[in-house]
Amino acid sequence: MSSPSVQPRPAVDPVVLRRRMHGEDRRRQLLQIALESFARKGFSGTKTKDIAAAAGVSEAILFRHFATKEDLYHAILDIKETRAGTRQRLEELEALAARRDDAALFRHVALTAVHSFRDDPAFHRLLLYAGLEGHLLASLFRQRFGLPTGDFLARYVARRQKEGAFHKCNPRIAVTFFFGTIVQYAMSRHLFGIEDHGLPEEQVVEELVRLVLRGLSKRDVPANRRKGSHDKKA
Amino acid sequence: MSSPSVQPRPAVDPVVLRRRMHGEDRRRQLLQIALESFARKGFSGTKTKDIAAAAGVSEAILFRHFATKEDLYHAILDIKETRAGTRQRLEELEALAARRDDAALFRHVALTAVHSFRDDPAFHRLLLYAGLEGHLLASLFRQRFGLPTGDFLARYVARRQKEGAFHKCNPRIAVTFFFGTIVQYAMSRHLFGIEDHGLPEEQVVEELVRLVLRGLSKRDVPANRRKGSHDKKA
DNA sequence: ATTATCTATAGATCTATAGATAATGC
DNA sequence: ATTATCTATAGATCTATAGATAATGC
Repeated sequence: MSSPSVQPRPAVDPVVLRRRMHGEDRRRQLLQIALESFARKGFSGTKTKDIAAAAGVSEAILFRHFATKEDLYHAILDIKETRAGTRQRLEELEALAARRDDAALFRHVALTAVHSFRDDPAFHRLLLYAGLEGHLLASLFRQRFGLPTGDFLARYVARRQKEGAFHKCNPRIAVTFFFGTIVQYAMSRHLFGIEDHGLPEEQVVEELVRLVLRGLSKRDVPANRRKGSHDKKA
Repeated sequence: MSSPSVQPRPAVDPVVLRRRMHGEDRRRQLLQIALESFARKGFSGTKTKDIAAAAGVSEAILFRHFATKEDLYHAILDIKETRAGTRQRLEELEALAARRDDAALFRHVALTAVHSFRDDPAFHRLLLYAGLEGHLLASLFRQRFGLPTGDFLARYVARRQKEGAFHKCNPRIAVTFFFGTIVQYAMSRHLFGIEDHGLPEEQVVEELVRLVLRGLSKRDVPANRRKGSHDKKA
């Protein structure tokens, strides 16, 4: 009675009845939770206590897997860094480029970007925080993903200009023109939840791509070629 | 000797020789420093100690002016909130709209936005942090500044479509198309220091506006109307 | 036997306050 | 006389560690 520290079984939450996890599983879980928290509140807005609590373990466990809070962050970067399968993506683009299917090419790039935001908003929030906080993830991602795609598109635009299909203009600016509008739309919608149009995403992207191509192309872009199989001249 | 607290003059930094400030001045200074720090490191990344140190005063002074750290943030919002002189800006746009000078109108909006980022990057970083951290500043700014301009442009686009000058398309999407590319460019350049083009800002904006207008307009946009006096057919 | 886990706590840092002091304005 | 300022410190919170304990796999 007088010794409150002699409670041999400290009331292990009887409802959830937590089990031990294998080290690897726990590690993955902690990383996932940390990612979500960093994405929501930023690095310094996230407390190790919250991460541990969300995983249902003590902080000691967290620090057993990751010696410091910084390590958590780096581990997340490592995961995300290895993902971006750039090579394969560029090959798909090459195929569309070879056929000079401007609309399909730009639509493909645009949808890839927008879907990336839709499917993994946490990562893109993290990326934005990283950019603001000056962490390397941001520039790293840009180098691995943004630049290759940007370079590819700039070369394509230049080629189409030589072929007389596109108006003359700085190809780099053309890429900013295209990518800017797409990325900004994806950010507004998926990171900040802004719903200006009340239209399905694919439709907005389709329209944006059409507007972009009309800005770039010499000959007029068909007014409505949506939903491939329903082509008028099919 | 045995009483270490009897050091009557605690070595007041003899080089800088700080002076007392009037309450109002100190308050303004602290706000400015806090703004910059919040903009650089976010709210939770900023420590009251750093703010006080940057101002050259003790933390007690900081908390005398602002009871809590949150209060600092709110005070910043109050300042910035009252700034956006929307009404006057919209009247300038009305004038250009009345003359149906598409290029001048869009260029004006674009330059206003880009210059806002250029002249006050700290504020826009703060705004971005606010958006991520879910503070109200972000939605507030959008309501006060973004929405009115957006609505205005959407109405203008709709009008120009009726007049047969612009292609048919969802006017909201047209605004996203235009604003997206401009804002994204301004953000990359002024918040993240990305310099893709190596061109003067005004020139990039000019090109972007031309591309946007070619996307929207029915009749072809003049290839090069930069620097008015140097027109080819002049 | 191995190892995932806990409790307890150290030590640093952070926000905020109390009470004393000294510079300024009148 | 007023008030801007300081020192010192409380109390909370936060990162990280030490050492003990109990669940698992063999």
